[in-house]
Amino acid sequence: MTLSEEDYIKAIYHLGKGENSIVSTNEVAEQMSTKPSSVTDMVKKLSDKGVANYKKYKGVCLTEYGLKVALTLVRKHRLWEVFLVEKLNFAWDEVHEVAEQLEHIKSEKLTDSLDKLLGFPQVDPHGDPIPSKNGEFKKAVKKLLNEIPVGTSGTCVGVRDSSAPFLKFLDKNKIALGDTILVLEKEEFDGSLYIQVKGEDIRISDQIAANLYLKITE
Amino acid sequence: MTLSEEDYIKAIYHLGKGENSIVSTNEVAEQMSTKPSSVTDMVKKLSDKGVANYKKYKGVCLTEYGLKVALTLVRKHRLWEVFLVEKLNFAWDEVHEVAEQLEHIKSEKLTDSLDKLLGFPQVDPHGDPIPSKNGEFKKAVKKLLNEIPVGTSGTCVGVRDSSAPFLKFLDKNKIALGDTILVLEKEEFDGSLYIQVKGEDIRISDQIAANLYLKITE
DNA sequence: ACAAATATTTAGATTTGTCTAAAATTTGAT
DNA sequence: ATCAAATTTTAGACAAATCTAAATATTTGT
Repeated sequence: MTLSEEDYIKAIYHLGKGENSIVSTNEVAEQMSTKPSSVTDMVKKLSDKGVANYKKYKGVCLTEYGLKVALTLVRKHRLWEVFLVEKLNFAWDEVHEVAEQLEHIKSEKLTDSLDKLLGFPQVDPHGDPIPSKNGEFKKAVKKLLNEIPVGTSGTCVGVRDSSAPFLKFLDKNKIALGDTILVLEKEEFDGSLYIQVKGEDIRISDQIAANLYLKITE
Repeated sequence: MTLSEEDYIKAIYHLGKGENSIVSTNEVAEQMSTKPSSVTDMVKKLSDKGVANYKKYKGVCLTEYGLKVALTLVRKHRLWEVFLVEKLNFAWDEVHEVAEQLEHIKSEKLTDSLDKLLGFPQVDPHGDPIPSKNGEFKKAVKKLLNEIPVGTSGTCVGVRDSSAPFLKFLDKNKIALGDTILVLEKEEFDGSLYIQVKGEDIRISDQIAANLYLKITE
């Protein structure tokens, strides 16, 4: 599989929302910052290779084999992201570009050893799940913290309110993007929550919880 | 710099023995398993880009800038080799192919963080020196163990006698390729040596020492 | 010094991945 | 149901990196 082919496979996979739905030539072109005509050429080739199913004017999706290739790429990408954050102290938002390169390295042994070194992580620094060696993985959904049931945990991935006071609050309570948050208890009376962040238990109000997005794997 | 250009730069560098001597079109073609005509085309391009000096029919060498690029590639290659052996438990002889891919990853931050994670190693698993961030590094030479002065250490890189009895001896004394050996003491009477391998001090005869190659950085 | 052998370059073709411009197909609004 | 707009494909061109075969330059042996 060439570098370019792999990039197309990943684009088709991601546009298909992991459900391998059919995606259009234009969508792929948009996603990849290329031209629709280039996409047509490439999906023909991928189809010939048994990686994708393509029908003229009807769009393209991955074959079973193509899906496997895509999942391997996603697995490698996310493992490298964990490596960069955990072992090399990269920041949450610095890892993507480098992981885009690293995901193309071809060595099953490397991927699996990396997985082991990192302790077989389930999610990447963005809270997205990491496929296992045989391609299984859970879906992740993005929810507001106040919609998450007691006992489940997720990765902090964004804010709904990006005003200075709210961000300052997060900072003061040492809540940062990429942190794992566990919902310990919910107060029925006012909707406030006890949560665990970085080993510490803190209480936050419903208004706070309604403005913080977590990604959880269900 | 494209992948292909980087491969040519590395080939010119290595054929020039690190001294940046002039190398011939044919030598480069041989080294890269490609055809001389392809080399001609590429070195013209590298010359236009200010990476190499090329004179028709006279051969090619790197410019100051090209040398810098080459040293960065060598640095990355060897750091990744250390990573694979030290952190992912790859064997001595499994690392080269993967490092060939990893050396092309473009991220200064990645390279320097990796260097730090590994504790700023001086040599790779083959005993070859790792250039520092600014391109300085010592030369390595290959010598028989019995020619190495007391107090210096090197990396075990090969054997002169590859007979079963000799290899069995090495195995029994837990001496393997890639090990670091320190010469502790030399016995004048019979030329036998006290050496340190993997933290243990052992005594070996002159005949043994005369059949084991070490790489030392002087 | 010069012919033969070797090394190197040139010319032209090929493959991969891309593009533009034009043609074909599909979609959607009335 | 029709036709204009949007989407998609085709045709032809291009750049990068490679190759083969032929031409040219250099080196070597006597």
